[in-house]
Amino acid sequence: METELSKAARTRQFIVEKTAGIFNKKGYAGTSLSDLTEATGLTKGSIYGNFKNKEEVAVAAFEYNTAKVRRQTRHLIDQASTYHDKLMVYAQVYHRFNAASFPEGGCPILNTAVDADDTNPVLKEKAAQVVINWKKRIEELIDGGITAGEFKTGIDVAQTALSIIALIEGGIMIAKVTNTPASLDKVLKTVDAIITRLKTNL
Amino acid sequence: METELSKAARTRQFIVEKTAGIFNKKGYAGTSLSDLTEATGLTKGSIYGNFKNKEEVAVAAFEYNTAKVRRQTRHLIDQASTYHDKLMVYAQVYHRFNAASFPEGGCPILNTAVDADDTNPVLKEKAAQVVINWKKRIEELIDGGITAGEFKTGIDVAQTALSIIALIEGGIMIAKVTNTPASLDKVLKTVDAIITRLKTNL
DNA sequence: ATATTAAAATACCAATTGGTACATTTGTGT
DNA sequence: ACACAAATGTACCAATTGGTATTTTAATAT
Repeated sequence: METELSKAARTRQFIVEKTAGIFNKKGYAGTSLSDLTEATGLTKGSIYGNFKNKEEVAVAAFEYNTAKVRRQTRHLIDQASTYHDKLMVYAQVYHRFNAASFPEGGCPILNTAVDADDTNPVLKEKAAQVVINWKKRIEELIDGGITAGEFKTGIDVAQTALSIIALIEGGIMIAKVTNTPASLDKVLKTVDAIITRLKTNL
Repeated sequence: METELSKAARTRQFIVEKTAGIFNKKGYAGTSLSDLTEATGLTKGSIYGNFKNKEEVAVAAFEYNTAKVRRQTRHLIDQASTYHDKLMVYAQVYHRFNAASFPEGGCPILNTAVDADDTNPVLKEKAAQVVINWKKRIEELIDGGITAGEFKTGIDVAQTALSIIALIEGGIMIAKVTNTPASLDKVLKTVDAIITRLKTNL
């Protein structure tokens, strides 16, 4: 029989929820199965009944973490009226990356990209896809702003999109490692300046 | 007797040279003692005769990796005549971060900061200090440019320094995870634009 | 050449790793 | 209430983990 969510699916969800923060903080190699059993109160048998192996849990955890950020972002972008404000949502979302709505351990894209790029092809590819999609969404917003007449023409759209992402991710890295949230604020002011400059001819 | 470099010091150096790339690629938790013995051809006994524990090797490896980048950077900055060119050295050094002169596994600051910030306070602090010093050096160059009349006044020096670092590190992350070196090139063009804009009043 | 010291290898340790076969419990449709 | 399937727990596995005490080897000063 098909209920709202099968027991198995609910346990899967439960495991992911409880361990997503651990993978995000400790990385793939740094997270052990005992971390997972400890966090969930379940046994290895139960976890391996719902997931093929540790990697599959890590992938699900990454998807859970990124979905969390994406959900908020999408909602705020829909609410914003100008393309300037829509683009600035990214700065705002990551600005409060210590909030409860943000994944424990910081930006999952940054963490997973750096953690996996030389060690785990599956996770690397997942992180790469999220970056590529993020870039695409920014480019669409810039193009939208150009079409709407809000932004000037002749913008290097790809360069702008990549630079916004780089500033946000680099800023998070700096702020976290030096324990200075203000550093991220300063970097996000540059994001604002870049977006604002899309309007003028300076 | 005191020779050029004691046997112990040479072995220490040898171990660090052979393992620096491994720590940079796999991270602290992901690098095992057998990785170290395999890479050096030495035994655990020998490694633990020269280092207190795994952490001490990792710290030495991080310092080795960052010194490598710092050496080149300093040299190129000394050669550059204008402050614009001096600042652009950072973009150039990290531009060719696939070169033999660059640490295996990418930027050690980014890797160690993200790897250690939730797991290893000693490595985290080391990475933080490198970021703080880097920021300081950029700020000094901007201040120098202002004093020399090359740059305008009224610049938010800290914001500019942090943004340059964030762009470079974020750009490296994007380029590596998506396998597109061109992405870093585009981001570095924004670094160039930021530095160039320090001169004009636009 | 020899005594002494420094360095490296050997052989071991308990604990933990990721993973699995199988038994047991829990949920569910009839 | 009962049968069946799904989910979870138990008990185990070989391999590896970081680390150390002790022996062996290599270097060095006299």
